[in-house]
Amino acid sequence: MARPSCKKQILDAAESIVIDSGAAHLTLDAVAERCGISKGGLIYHFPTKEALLTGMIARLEEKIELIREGIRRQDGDGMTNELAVDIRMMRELSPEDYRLSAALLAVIACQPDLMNPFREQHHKRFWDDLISSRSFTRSSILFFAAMGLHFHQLLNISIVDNEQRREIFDELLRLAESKENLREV
Amino acid sequence: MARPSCKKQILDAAESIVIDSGAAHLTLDAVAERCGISKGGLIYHFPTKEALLTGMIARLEEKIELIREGIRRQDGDGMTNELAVDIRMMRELSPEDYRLSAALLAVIACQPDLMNPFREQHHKRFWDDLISSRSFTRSSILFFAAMGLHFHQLLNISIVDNEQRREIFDELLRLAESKENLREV
DNA sequence: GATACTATACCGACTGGTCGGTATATCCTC
DNA sequence: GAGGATATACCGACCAGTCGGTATAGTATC
Repeated sequence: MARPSCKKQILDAAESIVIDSGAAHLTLDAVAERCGISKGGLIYHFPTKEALLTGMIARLEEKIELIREGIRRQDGDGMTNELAVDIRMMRELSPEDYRLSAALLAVIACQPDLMNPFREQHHKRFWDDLISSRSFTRSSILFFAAMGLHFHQLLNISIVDNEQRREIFDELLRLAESKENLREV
Repeated sequence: MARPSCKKQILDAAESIVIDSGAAHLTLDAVAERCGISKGGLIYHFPTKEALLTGMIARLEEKIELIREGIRRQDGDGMTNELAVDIRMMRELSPEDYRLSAALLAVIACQPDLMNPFREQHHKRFWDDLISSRSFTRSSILFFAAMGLHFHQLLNISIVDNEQRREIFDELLRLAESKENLREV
């Protein structure tokens, strides 16, 4: 009874628990029940809760990388504007896929030290993308605005509807892509 | 043996647990131990865990209101630019007081429905402050940039140091306060 | 019969919460 | 001002249930 999609379903269940009930209710029993599997079956795929958490983070990172690559391919490979790629990635990630980021909430709530590798990579990318740019401060503003919008939705304190979010992301992208405008912000 | 600061100490302990170990480790036993009180004593002040969580949120809201009022008073009461007040408030809130926002993480992780009143108020203020402005999209960008920066620190994925954060907040404030620039961003 | 997977039963630690009791300070009465 | 009543603040043992994790017996497929 090989079910290759089983891990996917488990991770889906874990995410939806985090989104719906909060990371404190992310328990092995709850995950098993939500995806109609026994606890033993769950443990077979993820031997520990830590494994489940790292699995959630890994999937988020995979998805992020996938989206980024898609954007780069679609862009052709002119001189890439990594800030613009970041912003488009976050636009893609919401609202359909923002649940993936529940992984962050889960890890931060259950085992914050698991964030370290993620943070380091995040840090490195941010540095590569922004610190080198002539207009660090203003690029940062665009970056954090996209992040802020994304987190708002993730933390379920979103105050803008889909249309407005789209509008804001589009404007962010426009600003990130036009170097002229950026300098004059 | 009246100790009026006892509730404060309990809330401090709760926050530091959330920051240090994650919201999943925010247990009544842990809080009691961290602030050197018995579990019974803790329960005396906060009869349920829900009461503790709402107490954390309430303190956050109080602090926010306090800072906002301070800013408004200091500003004189010319026509207030609420967006600028928001941004200055978040600048004040970090890095010294950002731990207060751990209340958000705790509630979102443990009992997300307790966020509803907070979200509504947040929503209302955002609407009052920004939706009416002629440049909604660009004001939103500044607002979410400040939020994004704040959440980054709260979620402990901060990628900028204090000096850079200051720099970014200052620039945000400058943009929020100069209406000319805002329109031309 | 090896591999991949599932179900069930169980364990000890920990969870939120209750409960009976203690110590101190304040107030009222005579 | 002695004696009692009341309220506040706190303690720590205890309870029923949940937690992550283990152990084991079983099933389906190759």
